[in-house]
Amino acid sequence: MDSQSRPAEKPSNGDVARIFERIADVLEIQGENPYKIKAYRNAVDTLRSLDEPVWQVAEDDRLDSIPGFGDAIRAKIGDILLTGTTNLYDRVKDAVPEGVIEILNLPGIGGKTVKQLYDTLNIVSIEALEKALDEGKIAAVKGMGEKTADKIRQSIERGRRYAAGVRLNQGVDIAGNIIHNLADCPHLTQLTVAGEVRRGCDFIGVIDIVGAATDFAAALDAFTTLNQVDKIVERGDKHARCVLHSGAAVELTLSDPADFAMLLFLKTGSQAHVARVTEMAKLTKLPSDEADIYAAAGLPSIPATLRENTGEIEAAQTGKLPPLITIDDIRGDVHAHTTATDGDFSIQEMAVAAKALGYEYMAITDHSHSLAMVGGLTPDRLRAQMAEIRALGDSLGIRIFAGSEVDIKADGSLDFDDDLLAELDFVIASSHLYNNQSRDAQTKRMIKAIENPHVDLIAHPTGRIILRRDPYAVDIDALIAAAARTGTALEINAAPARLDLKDSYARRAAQAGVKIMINTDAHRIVEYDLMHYGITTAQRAWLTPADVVNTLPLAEFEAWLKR
DNA sequence: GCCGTTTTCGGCCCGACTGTTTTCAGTCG
Repeated sequence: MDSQSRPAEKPSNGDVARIFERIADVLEIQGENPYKIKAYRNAVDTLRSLDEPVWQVAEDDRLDSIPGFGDAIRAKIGDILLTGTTNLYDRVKDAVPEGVIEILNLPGIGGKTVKQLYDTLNIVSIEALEKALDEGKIAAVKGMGEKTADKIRQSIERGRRYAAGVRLNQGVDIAGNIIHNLADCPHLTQLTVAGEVRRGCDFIGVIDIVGAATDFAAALDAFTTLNQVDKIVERGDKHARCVLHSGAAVELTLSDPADFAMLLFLKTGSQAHVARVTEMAKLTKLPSDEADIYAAAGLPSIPATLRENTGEIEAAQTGKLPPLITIDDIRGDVHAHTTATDGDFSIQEMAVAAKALGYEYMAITDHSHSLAMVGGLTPDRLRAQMAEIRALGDSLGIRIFAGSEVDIKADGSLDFDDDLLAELDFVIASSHLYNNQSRDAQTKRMIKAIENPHVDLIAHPTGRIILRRDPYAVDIDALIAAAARTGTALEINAAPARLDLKDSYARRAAQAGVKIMINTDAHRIVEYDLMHYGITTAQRAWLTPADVVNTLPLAEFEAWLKR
């Protein structure tokens, strides 16, 4: 954004967040006060999770009501809303080459390392870093060695693997944004999302959008000249693929209005699904919607989330498509945090918001004391919180379960003793620490937690953070077998960065008779809305309401807890 | 940079792990 000009439209929360993120990155490389950096990163998180436009908050003079926005950050937000930039950003944005920021964003490499590489070897890009690695220069830097060099090499490899895509929520947002920006294009009569985003994949390689157009060239021009487009990778008569400034790849494919249903079908399912259905379909006329195509193949319509050729065609042929779970089946979200640990809202606020969503019950499940960085609850603090929840009773019109997200210790024992666990209504066990054990050790450790009779649910069982961290080494089938044996539920964590269990694992778990819970792990009220990502993953896992414990009415859910 | 029943300065961000050290720095959750 040009620093001199007034922004044409109001900067979005994401625009403001990006500026603060860059400020934080540069300050980190410059070795600034870590608390200052943290303050900017906090502001980034706050902006991205705000459920209304920051310009609206500013216009209403309510910025000072947002925790973490002090004098300095409020003033900078004001500058950015007015001019599109702020002095500090202008000063720092060119202080460090772009490639250095890219290195900082590689998992496993922090500000200190980046600065040292920049200062001592003038490494300003990932390519330069790789060259220095190959020449043995990195291992020779003071304070580094062969193992550090290896770690950096792995980081680059992982970063490259992760760079080629976006998370589902990002795919949904980007597609929505592009469709919105092309809504006024007179050459397009229809426009909708297809491909991996429509199928609800956890990881999106290419964001596919399909359109019906009256003038292909003009419609593609409108697409390729959008503000967010960085470069055009490919352009044909009826399609164009672009890379956006954000790095995401987007492809727009067009057809005549009459062929749109076929295009949508072709661009939605996996290649194998589309190929098989196409071969089966005996079309005698142009399909007016996708149902016509499936009907011509002698099949009922197959939901987009199932179109992977993993048995859905056979199921459709034999009338055995599962009655997939929908968001309306969910009766409670039983994984939520409060200000007692790393959440942003009180017990009451979280409960009232859950009630407003129509839930019959919810659970407060703050972290346990081993997770020191978030101020995990000590036994005394947990008992105090439990008393607070019990005192609330049914006064808020929603059943609040007193729970805990207990950390699993290195040896598989839990962070609270059995007496305390027995006092709780609901116990989640999850692993945030000690995750780099061998596959065997990690599997044994997780199974030990599953076997604890107080544990109702294992949250985010593989620990992956999509595009950031691989799942830890664990024998998932052994965990599934243990959960089936003990009656312990496994979670589909709906946070789009997790979606853990992933679809294929959740499907195997359900087939083995394991009960699933779908939870948002909300740290803020707005995060309750992430439930639909968990539902999409559950659909991809072929789950029905009967597979998912938190579809049960309150009384039955309580009975399940006492199983 | 934020925050305040410790209120305009001085805490805040703790503990484990790793790799390079031989007493500690960097990174992460």
